[in-house]
Amino acid sequence: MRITKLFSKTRKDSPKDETSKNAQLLIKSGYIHKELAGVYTYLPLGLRVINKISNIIREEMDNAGGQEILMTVLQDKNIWEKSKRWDDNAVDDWFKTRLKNNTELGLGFTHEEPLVNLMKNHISSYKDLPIYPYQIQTKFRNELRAKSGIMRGREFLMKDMYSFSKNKEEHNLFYEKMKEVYMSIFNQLGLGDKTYTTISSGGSFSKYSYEFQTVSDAGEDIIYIIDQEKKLAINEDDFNEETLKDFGLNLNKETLRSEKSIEVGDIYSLGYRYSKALNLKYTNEKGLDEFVYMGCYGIGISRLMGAIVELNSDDKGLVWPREVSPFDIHLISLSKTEDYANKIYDELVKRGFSVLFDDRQDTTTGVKFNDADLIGIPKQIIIGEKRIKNNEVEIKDRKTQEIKIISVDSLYDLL
RNA sequence: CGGGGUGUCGUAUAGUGGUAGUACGCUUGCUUUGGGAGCAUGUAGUCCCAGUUCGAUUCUGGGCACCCCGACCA
Repeated sequence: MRITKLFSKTRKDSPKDETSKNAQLLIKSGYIHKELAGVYTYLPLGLRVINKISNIIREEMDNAGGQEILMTVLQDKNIWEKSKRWDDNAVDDWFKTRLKNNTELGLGFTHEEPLVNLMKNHISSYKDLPIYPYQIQTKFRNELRAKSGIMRGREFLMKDMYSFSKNKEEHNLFYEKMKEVYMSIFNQLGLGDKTYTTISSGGSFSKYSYEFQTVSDAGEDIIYIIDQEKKLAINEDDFNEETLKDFGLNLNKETLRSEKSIEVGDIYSLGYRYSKALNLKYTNEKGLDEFVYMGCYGIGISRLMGAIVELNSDDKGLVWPREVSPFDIHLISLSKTEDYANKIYDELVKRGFSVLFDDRQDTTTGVKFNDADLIGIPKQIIIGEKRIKNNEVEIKDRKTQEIKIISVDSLYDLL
């Protein structure tokens, strides 16, 4: 992608109506646009990051046996009435709308009920189980107050997987496996060191659930870190004698500490709550009907992007981990190097690298360097007049600002 | 949802009951080009509706939007 063709622009000033670091930096550098409070558009650079994160999650879900689907945003009131969740007293942050004929509809804030209803068409025998459908989709939640930039929006991108198992034992095996799958995802996203598997209440479904909490001052939750090695924590709300006893945990008062954190994912055992409400049954080996045992597994993709920004930036701008960077390389052509830079750009693209190419010839060096640091792609290749005459280029590491001078020939091998 | 605050070119801001200014951006031209370069040139704005007034961007009322604190956050 050539910067002269990229429609998004960087700014010198941060927007006055954002206080969160993630929104300030992402708007300043042209990754997102604020449409309304808590509602953001993803511009070309931002969408590339979203897609990188989505693909890492998608691969892990597929490896764990997931099958990707895409459900509807518009939802049928009748299905939700069966589980008693349509009532505003049950769910108060739901956007609802109407058909022309006045029929009420919901805008998807989660998808247990419609999916269970759908699965009645596909689950009838024990041979059909277990199954793990998931989707990556925009969710809508009518938050009373949007805040924290893209980390708490009224409209956000989420991966939600649902497990359908024959019984609790089969469910538990998968549930335990998902804890590891989730940590693997956060490791790949560069958040592994700061992310804790966190014991939390299970809502109305089970006594406990697990959240995945990434330590950051930008977070809205507080966790107590129980075991640094095992990356285990307990949510402040559930930090008590009973929880410790239930999990057989002994407190080490010397290492115990509390931290602010961002909830980047959660997994719940739903049990029979929805299969009973909507009558989702299968026939077992003995020919008898049984209810399906369920779980659900969420990750906020847009929130993850915000969390990654909160943890990876400096006074010059964004510093993307390689795995989620919108491009592999930021190629900068300084003055009078257009021909050389064009050749190198073509060669890099031919070799399969994704490259953001600053091909502006009417822009001063300082602007290009500052924009590159602001945009935050991990590797910068700088083509300068003096160096290129010696057949050399510079490779700069965005994070360390360290510059290496190498020959053009060795460039492709080094990368 | 309770409390507080703010709305001025694309962005960040100043100011005023009587011609709305600055910086950045953008246009055009020239000079520049290794850390947001210089000179010149042009461009563009008072959130919406109503009221008071000879005259409202300014005052009053209503609306809408945005921000902050709290509550809420299957």
